[in-house]
Amino acid sequence: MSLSLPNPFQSWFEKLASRSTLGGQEREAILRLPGHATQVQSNRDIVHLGERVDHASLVVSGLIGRFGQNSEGQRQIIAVHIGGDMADLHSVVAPDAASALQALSVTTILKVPHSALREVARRYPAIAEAFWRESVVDAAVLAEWVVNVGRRDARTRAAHLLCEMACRYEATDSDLGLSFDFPATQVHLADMMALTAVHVNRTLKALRDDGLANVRKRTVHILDWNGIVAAGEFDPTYLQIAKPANDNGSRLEARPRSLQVGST
Amino acid sequence: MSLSLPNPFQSWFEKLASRSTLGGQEREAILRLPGHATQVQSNRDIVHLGERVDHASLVVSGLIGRFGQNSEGQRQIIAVHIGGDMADLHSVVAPDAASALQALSVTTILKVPHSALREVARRYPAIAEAFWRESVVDAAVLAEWVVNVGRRDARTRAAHLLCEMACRYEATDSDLGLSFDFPATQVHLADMMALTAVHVNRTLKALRDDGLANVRKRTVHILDWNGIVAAGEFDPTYLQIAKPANDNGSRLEARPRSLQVGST
DNA sequence: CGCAGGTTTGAGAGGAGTCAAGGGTTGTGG
DNA sequence: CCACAACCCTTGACTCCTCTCAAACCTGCG
Repeated sequence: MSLSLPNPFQSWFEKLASRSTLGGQEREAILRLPGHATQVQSNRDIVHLGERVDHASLVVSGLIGRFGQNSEGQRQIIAVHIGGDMADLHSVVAPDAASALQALSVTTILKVPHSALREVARRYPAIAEAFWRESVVDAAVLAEWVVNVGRRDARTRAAHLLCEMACRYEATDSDLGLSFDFPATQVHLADMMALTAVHVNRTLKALRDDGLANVRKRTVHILDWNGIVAAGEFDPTYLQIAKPANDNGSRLEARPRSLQVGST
Repeated sequence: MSLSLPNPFQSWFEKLASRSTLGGQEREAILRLPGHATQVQSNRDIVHLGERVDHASLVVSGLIGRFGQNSEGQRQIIAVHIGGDMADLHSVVAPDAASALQALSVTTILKVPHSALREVARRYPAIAEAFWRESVVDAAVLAEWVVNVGRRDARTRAAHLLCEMACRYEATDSDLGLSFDFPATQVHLADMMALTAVHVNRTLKALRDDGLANVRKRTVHILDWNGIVAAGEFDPTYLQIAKPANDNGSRLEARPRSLQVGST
């Protein structure tokens, strides 16, 4: 499993360590985890609905989505995962997949055996707690998605999603705050926002015409960070992204930070 | 903390043990947890938004909801918890409340110190894993709510919610499968389903007129279990409710069970 | 070159929201 | 024991946001 990319366990560890206190031993244990690299094509299942898995999937590059669906086959993306995310850490304690995991673009994942994850969790209680905490943060994101889908109109919903993704990409690389590759089609976006693809298209056009964000060719350019934060009623605290210690910010002033949305 | 009700830790333990393997020692540890009983009136916060808590809330009786909101103050109930649920076990690893917890009716809770929960989790790895698993099941319910709110129309949404609550109440008491006290107002239901109270009213009337369920005076009577399961596209597997060992069922044939919704 | 998948735009339909008013229930206090 | 108030439920009429259906138009690739 030699990869040209930096060790994906490294970026995963950094995310864990940003929320939990992990020492050198824990770090070594995470970095030495085994993993089997696999490439998956767009719209291919990584985990089928109902499948029992014995490994979790660490995203190396690309984008994957977790899908639920109603019985008419209408799909709903419940969560998305970008590079550095362990997409289904929860499968360690709930191996029967209640929803499908699918690549939204060509994606490279690292399959990490549950046995190895369970092993490090057992040996290092701090890791066990960190894993639990990651599941809790994932749940907080889910909760925000319930609000997003339930109580915001299409424009606000789209703006909120773009803000969330901007913050998440920036957390992995501070250059990516305002411009990032987000390889989801408008159909995928529709499934994330619980809209139709047609309406997604109109909504993105509106955001573009208003000079807030340009979403084209699977790349997102945030044009007006403060504007889109306001349009999306976005408050990033739920993401639990720690600010970097040296908060010199990214190159642009408009970098996502723990700004408080005017809670009028 | 002497209560006339059966030890609420007992029913919580049973829920934990139905999903995780816990032995006699773990059982004793859970049953001996400390707790401070409190009664809360309707529409009163149990945990305020942003508050840092040092205890989790075990519901003894009543109904509580977790609230998110958009910046216009429109509220969205993200999750509800009934007797026997630990409403915010996740706060043990994420003590800064990202959403408010509020009583939907007069409710009795038991405040359980994080320190005590952390203690038993540290001493008994099986309990630590069980706690993690509970958080994961809560997340699975959240995921289903995303689908419910995002991809189902009002009627289906209402039917699905009633099915979920029927299953959850029945899991605590097998008599409660088809008729249970659900002390939420139509405004609360609206906040759960991301509808307006007016539309909730019309939707419940439709379910009543169709002979599926009667929701009146904060009591739910399921009139046609198979019918409402179909109307709600309901598949209970996400709830991870284990079937009782002696599956003699409840008194009525229409008892909720792991029936598969016709997935046409 | 032609196809498949993705994006864009238009026109009409419909489900849920909004606004408004009235009726029912419960609890409290005179 | 009645009266009132607060809260909740119910219904109607109209509006509007999003969906549906449809048709082009890109664009990358075999």
